[in-house]
Amino acid sequence: MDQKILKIEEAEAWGGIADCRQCSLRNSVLFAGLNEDDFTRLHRPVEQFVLQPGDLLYAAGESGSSMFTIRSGLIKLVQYLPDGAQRIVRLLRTTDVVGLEILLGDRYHHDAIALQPTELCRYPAKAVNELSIENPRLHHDLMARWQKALTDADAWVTELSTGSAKQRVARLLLRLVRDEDSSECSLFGREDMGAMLGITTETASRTIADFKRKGLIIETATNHFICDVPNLERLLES
Amino acid sequence: MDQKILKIEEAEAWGGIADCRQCSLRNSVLFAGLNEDDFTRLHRPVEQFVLQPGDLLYAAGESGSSMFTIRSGLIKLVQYLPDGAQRIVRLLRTTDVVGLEILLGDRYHHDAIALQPTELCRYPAKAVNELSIENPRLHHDLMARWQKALTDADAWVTELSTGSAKQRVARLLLRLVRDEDSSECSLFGREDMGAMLGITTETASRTIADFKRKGLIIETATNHFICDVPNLERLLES
DNA sequence: CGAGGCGTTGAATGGCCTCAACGATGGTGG
DNA sequence: CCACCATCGTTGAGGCCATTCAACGCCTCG
Repeated sequence: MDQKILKIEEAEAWGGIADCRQCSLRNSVLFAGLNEDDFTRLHRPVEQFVLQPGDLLYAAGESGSSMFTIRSGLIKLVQYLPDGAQRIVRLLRTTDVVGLEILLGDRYHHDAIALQPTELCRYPAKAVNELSIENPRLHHDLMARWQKALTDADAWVTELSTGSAKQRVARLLLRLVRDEDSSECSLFGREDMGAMLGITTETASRTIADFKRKGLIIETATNHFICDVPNLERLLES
Repeated sequence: MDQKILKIEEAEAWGGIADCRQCSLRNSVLFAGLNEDDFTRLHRPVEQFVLQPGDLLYAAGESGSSMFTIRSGLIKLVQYLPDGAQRIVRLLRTTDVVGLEILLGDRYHHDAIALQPTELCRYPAKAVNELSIENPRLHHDLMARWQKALTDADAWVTELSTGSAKQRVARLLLRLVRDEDSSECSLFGREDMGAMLGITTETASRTIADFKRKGLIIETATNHFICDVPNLERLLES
């Protein structure tokens, strides 16, 4: 229940200074709309580093000045209730921006924790703010990021917080294979699954075990599954 | 279960053309950052109108070019699952913007339905888009609106979709009185409550009835309650 | 007055949670 | 190298809580 989360040492995760102009993700990333001039105005360099599963990127309530873009991997955003209950409210993956709220001068709203080995770029929110005022493309892209986060959040409510445990697990699996666009997907620890779906770890475990027995999913490696998409969808019609 | 929702006739809801410069909400509204010049560039006039409870402002999937600001009242955003299940994902009230997604050229993402008599202003997204590029204040305000919606959506997951039915109802009540900042609040039909909390109408009804018997809430008029805030909060600690 | 919508309540079922035990796995230190 | 321990997934038993299906009273409205 209580996870030992270690705040990463900057030093050990350090991966160097990024050259955004050469970035392989250049076209899908927030900085897609920047030109040569703009980059020179990112006074502080963009840093690149790696998180291991379980590593904490930042904690809820922390003040900070950095935003992040995910190059690869997977990050969970966790929120806590006063009574200690926790809930995962979103998953972020390649090309997603982490920490948008910093743009508005807020503190971080969630715990951001890596679920897989994750490569990130860090850059100062202040620079994004300034650039966005003059660069219409960046301005537009920012709004699009926010809207995407909002759409994800809404889907989280309707798909992953509604219906029976079986349905929620099925929807989670279908969601994951859709992102991968193949019928394979990699899953999480059962505790994380529970925190995503609003069910207990035991129920998550039982449901997955049940799906395995029924052949709805086939485990090819630890927490790596092939999904029987049509039959999972059939589960949702009833 | 199936509600008969009538799309309002523009004509009967018509309330006139708004003069934003004279607006009593001027300082809290999206257009707070506009100046005289800007207003002249809102080529199409801002229209003002009223919805009655149950009226549909727009439907999910509709294409449109208008955004709305709520002058008074209450709007629910409803999303549907393929199997027909519905879930209310957000509530919008005074000064909130409805239909932000239109700014990005999307179709409307939800059904937007009035829960109370609601006064609205309608304006074209295109104009907002153009103005936001040149007006930094509007630019900033837009981001702030999106962030607020996102924060609300996250809270919806952690507060209203987590824990027992009793806890969810208690959190909903506390949320409502916080918005009113007095210990009074007005509630909704039991079916809407269920759709907000991911529980059945019967459970919603039973829980409210139970709270009434225990004196945690006192009904002053139909669906209007005074809440015993401290004891409701105590419910959440366990 | 009758019809329909809505809130309430009852009884029974079933699904999820709680508490508990056990096996498998992987890392650590003797 | 292996015994040991911690962590994680799984499974079982029992109980509670939410759902389901049903009935009934109240109210508004035609």
